[in-house]
Amino acid sequence: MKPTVHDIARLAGVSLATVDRVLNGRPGVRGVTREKVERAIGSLGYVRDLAAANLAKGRTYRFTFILPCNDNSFMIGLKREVEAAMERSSVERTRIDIATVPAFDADALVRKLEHFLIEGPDGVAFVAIDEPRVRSAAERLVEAGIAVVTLVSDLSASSRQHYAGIDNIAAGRTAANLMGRFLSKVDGRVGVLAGSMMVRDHRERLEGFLSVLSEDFPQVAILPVMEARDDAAVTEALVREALRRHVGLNGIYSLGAGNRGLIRALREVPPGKRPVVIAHELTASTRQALLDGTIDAVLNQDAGHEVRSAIRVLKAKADGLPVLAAQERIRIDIFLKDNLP
Amino acid sequence: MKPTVHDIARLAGVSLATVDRVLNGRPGVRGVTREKVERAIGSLGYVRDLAAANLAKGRTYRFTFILPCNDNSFMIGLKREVEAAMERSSVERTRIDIATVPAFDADALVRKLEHFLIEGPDGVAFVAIDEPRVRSAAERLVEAGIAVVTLVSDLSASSRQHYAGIDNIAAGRTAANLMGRFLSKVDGRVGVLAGSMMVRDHRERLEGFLSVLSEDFPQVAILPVMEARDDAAVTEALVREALRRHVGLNGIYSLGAGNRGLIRALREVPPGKRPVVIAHELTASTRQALLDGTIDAVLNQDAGHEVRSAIRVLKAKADGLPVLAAQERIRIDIFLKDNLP
DNA sequence: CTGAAAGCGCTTACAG
DNA sequence: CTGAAAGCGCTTACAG
Repeated sequence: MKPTVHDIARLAGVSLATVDRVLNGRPGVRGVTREKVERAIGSLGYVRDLAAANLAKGRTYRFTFILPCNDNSFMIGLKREVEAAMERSSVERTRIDIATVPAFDADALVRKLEHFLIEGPDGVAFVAIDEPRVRSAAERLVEAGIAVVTLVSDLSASSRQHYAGIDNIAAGRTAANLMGRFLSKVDGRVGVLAGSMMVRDHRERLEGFLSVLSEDFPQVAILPVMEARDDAAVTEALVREALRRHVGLNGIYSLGAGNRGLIRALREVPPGKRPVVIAHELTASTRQALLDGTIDAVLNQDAGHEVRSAIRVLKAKADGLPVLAAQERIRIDIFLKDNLP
Repeated sequence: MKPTVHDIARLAGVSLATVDRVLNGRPGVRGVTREKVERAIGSLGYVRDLAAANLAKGRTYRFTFILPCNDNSFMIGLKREVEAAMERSSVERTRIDIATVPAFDADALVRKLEHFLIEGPDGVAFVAIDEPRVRSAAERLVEAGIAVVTLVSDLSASSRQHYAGIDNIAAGRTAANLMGRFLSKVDGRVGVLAGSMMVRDHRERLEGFLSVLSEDFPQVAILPVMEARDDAAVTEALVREALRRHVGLNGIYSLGAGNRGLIRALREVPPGKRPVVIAHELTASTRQALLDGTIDAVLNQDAGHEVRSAIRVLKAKADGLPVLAAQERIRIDIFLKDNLP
């Protein structure tokens, strides 16, 4: 039988209340008493039953997700996953709230973070904007004992406790590897389509992509990056223009959102003449484009996994428990038309 | 406040014991009484607190993993993941045991399954051999109220409750897609290396591989399948022989284990002349081969995910709870040298 | 600084 | 067929 608080109390010759004080590091216990109890705990190999403790405390975990009110499919899907988690949460003594902020607005994000510093949930997960004042707001939350997890886009490591998202440099490198190999003409020209170089995930994907292309496929020429602000109409115009001007455009890497515009522009090109296309995020439109051959490969991050992982990590942090790194690593999915889920 | 058994008892005008009987479908309650209680449960929107119930029952879940005593890296890794889960399990009111059986031995597997039919754990996870007597043994376990999950290699759907493993047909299709695209010579010749056509996962990978190659890359010739029984020495000999005889061998798909032998044979070929190689399972040796360019892509199933998923599903089944399909889907990882974890 | 008692939400003998 | 009481492992006022 696993030892319980009763066993500790008996062995140490104290009451349950005192055992509890020591176990939870609460004040008001003499040094000698504390030591007696700690010795008993050690010799019994006691591990506390968290479920019983939470039952007694009537504890419910409160976590908040701060999401940008962006209308692209990925962010919509992310929000839906958080909502699905909210529905399941009541069963698990967890309460999840969603707060939204304008996209790409660091000030608004900082204000929200400061708001939750006051409100004091057990943990906060948010899509980061990697700026100093955001970092410092995150640090203040951590100092206040609130668990902080970045979601999808990271802050520099020091200022949060965990990042639930993919390694975007590796994603860009992977895209380059596939692009280099898929290009039948070894001396191809490749265009890169980005949302904004202001966001860290886009910057990192570009960085990874460029470094592998130049290392392993030096014969491939890279055109100037097109910044389309994740907007479908802008994307469409840019791609159409690029296809027109660069007759030998053999490849396109779309590292941001706004793929609907990309796909529309590509559909105007005769099938035999289409470039190799690698894009990010599996959505209804990229899935369809994979199936009909408009897009060759899609790199994806699973929003559901990211959300569930963020919650598991927030809970572990709230309990002071270690996280299982291998379980919480968010993987880069590579989808071809043959392994679609 | 969430309603509790006390609320039900008060509203229905009965005792806690009676509420409990109804809640757990135990006999010995008059129809009228039962209905009163059920009406109260419904109108209150009661959902039971599983943690509290398990605490009161002193319940601990008992799950058994039946693993083949195979010495390939993948199976060794799988076992290690189960052992890691065993160590964590005491905290979670779960007890996990490992039983081993000789590899590829259906009789031994059936005997083990029958053994656990008697012993009666809450759930059993096992690496299946897809034969009728195995299926019927699995069915008897399910009928006895024991949760049954297949791991890594499946049984036909009817006879188990869940499969924790990848879609092997999709894996083979994905390998073919990559192979077809990576082959620079469109009229290449491709060799296939399998463990044994007796196991379902190998058969399915081959099936998927062949169908995509013939659909999408009809110009690629496929040599007769080499069965190497997942043995490194046999594999090495077969590959060396194939490379010697088929001077124009441009690609190899290794769909089983025994990749160490494959890699040894490949290393004898001058780098510029090596075929495109796609293999399964990320191990120390395939990882190294990816990095030095001996292997071009590795399809992988994450043994840790499979084990954790199997446990979550066994627990859900034991509690009569639904499983989150999206969470439990085991994905096919595609590793290139640029996205290694 | 320390302890006795009640309680979290559920289940389980036991008595009737 | 039904209920009162004790208990699972822990925590929390409250009293001293």
